[in-house]
Amino acid sequence: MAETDPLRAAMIEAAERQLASSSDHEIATRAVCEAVGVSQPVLYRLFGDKRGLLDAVADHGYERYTALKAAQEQTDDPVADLHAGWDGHMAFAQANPALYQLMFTPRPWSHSTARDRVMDLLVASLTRCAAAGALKLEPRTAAQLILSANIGTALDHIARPALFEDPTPSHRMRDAVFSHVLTTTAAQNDADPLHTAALRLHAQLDLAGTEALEPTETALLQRWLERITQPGGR
Amino acid sequence: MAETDPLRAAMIEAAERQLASSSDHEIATRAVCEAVGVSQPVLYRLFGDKRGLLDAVADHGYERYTALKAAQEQTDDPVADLHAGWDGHMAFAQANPALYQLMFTPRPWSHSTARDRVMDLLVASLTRCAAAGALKLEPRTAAQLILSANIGTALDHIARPALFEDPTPSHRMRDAVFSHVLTTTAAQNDADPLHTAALRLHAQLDLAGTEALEPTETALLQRWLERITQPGGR
DNA sequence: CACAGCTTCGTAACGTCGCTAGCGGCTGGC
DNA sequence: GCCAGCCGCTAGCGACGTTACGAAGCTGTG
Repeated sequence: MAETDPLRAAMIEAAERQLASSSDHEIATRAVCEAVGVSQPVLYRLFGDKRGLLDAVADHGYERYTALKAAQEQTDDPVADLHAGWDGHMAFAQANPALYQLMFTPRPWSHSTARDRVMDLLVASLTRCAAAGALKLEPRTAAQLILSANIGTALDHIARPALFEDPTPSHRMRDAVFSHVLTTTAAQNDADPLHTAALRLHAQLDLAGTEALEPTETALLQRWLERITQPGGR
Repeated sequence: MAETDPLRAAMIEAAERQLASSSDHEIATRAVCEAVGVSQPVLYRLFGDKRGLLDAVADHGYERYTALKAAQEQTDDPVADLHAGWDGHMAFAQANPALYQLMFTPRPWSHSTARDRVMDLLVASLTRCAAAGALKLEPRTAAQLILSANIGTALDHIARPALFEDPTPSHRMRDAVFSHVLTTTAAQNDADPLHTAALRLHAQLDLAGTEALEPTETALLQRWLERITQPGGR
């Protein structure tokens, strides 16, 4: 599934460049083909459609996204990593506004998986927090919350780029969502110890697994733990 | 400024209909003109541009937005009104997804004021909360926070409409942001009484004004109050 | 009534866009 | 050497946004 078609990669990069330097956040298939020195039918042979090209550009944007994040993350403090992740997300939006909108703004009939993969990244980061006992919600629901808030503020900042100069509004939103998702590190007001213990065990199993149980047993155990952590929902 | 050009209104409504029933969230100037029985140059004489037409559609969407909100808001409990406002915003996004994206998604070179006007509506609603002493932040910064979060979750829900069926994630985000913006109604942990008092007075002056001071004096007082409520932010 | 000036609309066209049918050349196996 | 299959190009189609230009209607003055 990891095709390394140099022509395909060249077209994606050309499309990305033209997208970044276009005033209306649009690209022309003709211009992309001219940039790499081929003609239009090859584009439709490779991507099938203009939407296919845009989807490929969005998916390629995920690589750029992970590259920006790999440069900073994964310390021994998962909560600090989470904070850095929020700021990195905002920095990515500031650096590539057009690509960001392509990745995170809803497009009809889009088959891009960029957003889902970013979501998975966030879930992994949150699972580490849960393993440290710092998460109040399940990683997936927490990730949904954080990602929506992050995208909302990033789009607002893209619409008015002056906002990027002052990190205060972004950090305010970050603190608002995080304080609703994370356990207050200072005062450990553990209202429901069973709940938090189940979350913690679930995350530990996700991360490391166990050899003490059969895989099917582990799967069943995870489902039981989810049932313990779920009742708050609805 | 309130021109009532019936032709202009008809074209806006036709464009809105075609936008709502188009699979790719796009409209064609030719189709809009045919729908109202005129030819294309009239469109360019009335709106100057396709973007001008889209801006007009977005601004008209604000009317529809206020119409939906006027049906519920303005009780004697401003905090309850705020909660209803969030849910109404989500309902509007669910009812008109394409129009919603046109209004709230950043478009280059857009002169639409829809988002700003919605922001003003929210500021007004928040000022009422501040007058009741229920707000921890200044109305404008709180509105920025709430609106960004609201738009972020709404866009997420538009991308995956199944989310609309369960209000839990929306309410979770709502509670997260509101609890960071509103004073906890039950336990009035007033950490900075001066701060809250200044906010309260500022809001009261915004709402009712005063005849005890000259307008210039009132303006200066408001700026002093803002300086009192500001120091927390950078 | 007549006529000039202005507004207002339609006709027709231009350039560009996304997309595709059909043909020519290259490569690899026999 | 020859044939099959892949690959890219040429040329073109229909639709799009946009505009130059001429016809038609209204207004106000003589």
